[in-house]
Amino acid sequence: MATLRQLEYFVTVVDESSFTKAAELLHVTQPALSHQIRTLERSAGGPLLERLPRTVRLTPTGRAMLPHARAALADAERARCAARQAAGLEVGELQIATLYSLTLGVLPAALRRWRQTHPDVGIRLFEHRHTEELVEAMNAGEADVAVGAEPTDWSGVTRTLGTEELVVVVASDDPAATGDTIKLQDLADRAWVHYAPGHGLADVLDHACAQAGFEPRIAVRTEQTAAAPALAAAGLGPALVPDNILDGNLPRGSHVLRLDPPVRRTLTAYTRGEPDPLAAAFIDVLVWGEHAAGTRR
Amino acid sequence: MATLRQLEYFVTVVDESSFTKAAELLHVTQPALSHQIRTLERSAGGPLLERLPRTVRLTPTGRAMLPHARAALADAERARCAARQAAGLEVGELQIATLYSLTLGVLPAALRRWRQTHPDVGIRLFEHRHTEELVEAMNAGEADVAVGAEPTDWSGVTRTLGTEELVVVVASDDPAATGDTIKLQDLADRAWVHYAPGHGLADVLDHACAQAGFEPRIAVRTEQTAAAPALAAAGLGPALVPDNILDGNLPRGSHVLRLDPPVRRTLTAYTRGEPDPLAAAFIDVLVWGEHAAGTRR
DNA sequence: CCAAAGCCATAAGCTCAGATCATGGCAACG
DNA sequence: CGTTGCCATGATCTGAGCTTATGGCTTTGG
Repeated sequence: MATLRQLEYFVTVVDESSFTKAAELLHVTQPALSHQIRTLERSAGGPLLERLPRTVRLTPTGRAMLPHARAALADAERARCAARQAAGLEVGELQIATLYSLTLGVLPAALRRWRQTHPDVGIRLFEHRHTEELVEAMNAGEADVAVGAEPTDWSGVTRTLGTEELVVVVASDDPAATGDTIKLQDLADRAWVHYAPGHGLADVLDHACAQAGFEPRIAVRTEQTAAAPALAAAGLGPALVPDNILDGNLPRGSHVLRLDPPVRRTLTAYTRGEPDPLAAAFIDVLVWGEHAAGTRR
Repeated sequence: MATLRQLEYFVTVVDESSFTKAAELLHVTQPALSHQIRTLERSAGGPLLERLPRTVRLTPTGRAMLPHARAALADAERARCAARQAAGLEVGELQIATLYSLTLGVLPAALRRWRQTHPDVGIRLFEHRHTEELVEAMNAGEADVAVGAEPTDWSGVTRTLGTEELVVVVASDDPAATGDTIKLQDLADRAWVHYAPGHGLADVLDHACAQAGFEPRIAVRTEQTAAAPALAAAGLGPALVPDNILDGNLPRGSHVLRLDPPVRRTLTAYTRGEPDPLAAAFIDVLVWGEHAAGTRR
């Protein structure tokens, strides 16, 4: 009999079209994954996947198996959720406190994944402009778990999720819109699309420019993270934004430049005490999501 | 994540209302089963089963989980079958050659189980009166697998399934219908419900009586195995029948006596060459069924 | 054309999950 | 009250599933 683990491995390889990527997502090494798929193939009576250079594709045998494999995984998860709900362990809502920019950045992907595994758990989002505000709210008992930049002097439990990278968006016809990378000091005399005082990314931009030896002149300030790339595309000046809020949705008429050296922000999930089961599960999803995001760059 | 094994264990305990019986069916020891159910319960967040003296019952948590557990198991099996069919390994029909008495005895249970795991595989039965005939038919290429008494000088592959025990059926008002066991020689002067010459069980009865030191007088001969218990119940005399053809369906007005010492017939599955995957799978089911039948005595 | 990178498979070794055997505790039964 | 039935727990063993190391093949880029 196939194991759920094997079925999960198979489905993930199919979804990623790659053993290596699936192994990373699943937090096992590629040989372990390879071995399990092989075992599954022996049980199935033939190859499920055709190994091509740089990708894999489903065989007819694999195609026949895939929907049932997905169904088995879903039913097993439903079995667990149904039992836990009956046991009173599934609460109706997970409360998350976070920064505005993360609502646009890392959270959507994580929440998408969360919904797949916990379809019956509601989400309540508390959004804050910057880290101090977020920390205050958490200390005041606002949410189950916070997601943001690493707080200083946090007395509770923290878990590092990874880093997000900041990139520069400029208009397509901007003189700087050549090549893929740029040095921040090359934009020292530019007027920037900046963020409103107190906005979390304002500090990040100011700090990065200070490190590069200049103070940014201000073309415009916005309170909305999502507005920054659009304003940059409109030609008001360069904007520094987390690359994960772009995620393929580049404003028309804009150009993205990576910074050399890179500017990064470390992301952390933190709770006041030991996270309850739901919060812990969500943190795991966040860790997974961050890892997956990393492999796509 | 729960494993399919745990889900299977859980479902089987529910179906049998007993850890001990489920463990026997699943060919594991009771402590192993107990441990797996415990692990599943921890994942589910609470007890799935209420352990009562002499039985178990579902908790609300267990009741919530059960249908999804069944679904997951079914999906996993469908995944496997779909793949094997796509791989050309699922043929439309399994051909089984056997003895008449086994069609009434061990085969129904085995076929019931087979249908659960291979719902799409047809069964074709070839029934024979005794072993020589069965062997000839198999040598002539009749079926994929034969089930019967151990053949002599079989050049192919054999697999011992276990033994079936022969019991004596008498009428309720028969003088011998006292107690649960009897010695065969205590029935030496009785006229027996015998089987037609050439019937497989005729040899078994003759041989057993010869071992006990007498030749059975004949009250009546029947060509139908299933008729023997009924004739015995009618008072024509004792009949020697495999206990598994009774299987709880005792003819009205009859009494069953176990023999001391027991008379048994060894059952074997055999194929001409290495069994193909379907035949091998069926043999596994037979092995499983024999074990389960043994525990019900 | 060659070196490097990407990607999967295989082998050896390690660890822990899942099994067995032994035993104990509790309830029911005769 | 002793026996039987039944599940839980503990100690021990084994094999499944993992990691690390390595190899083979293809593709890519200089």
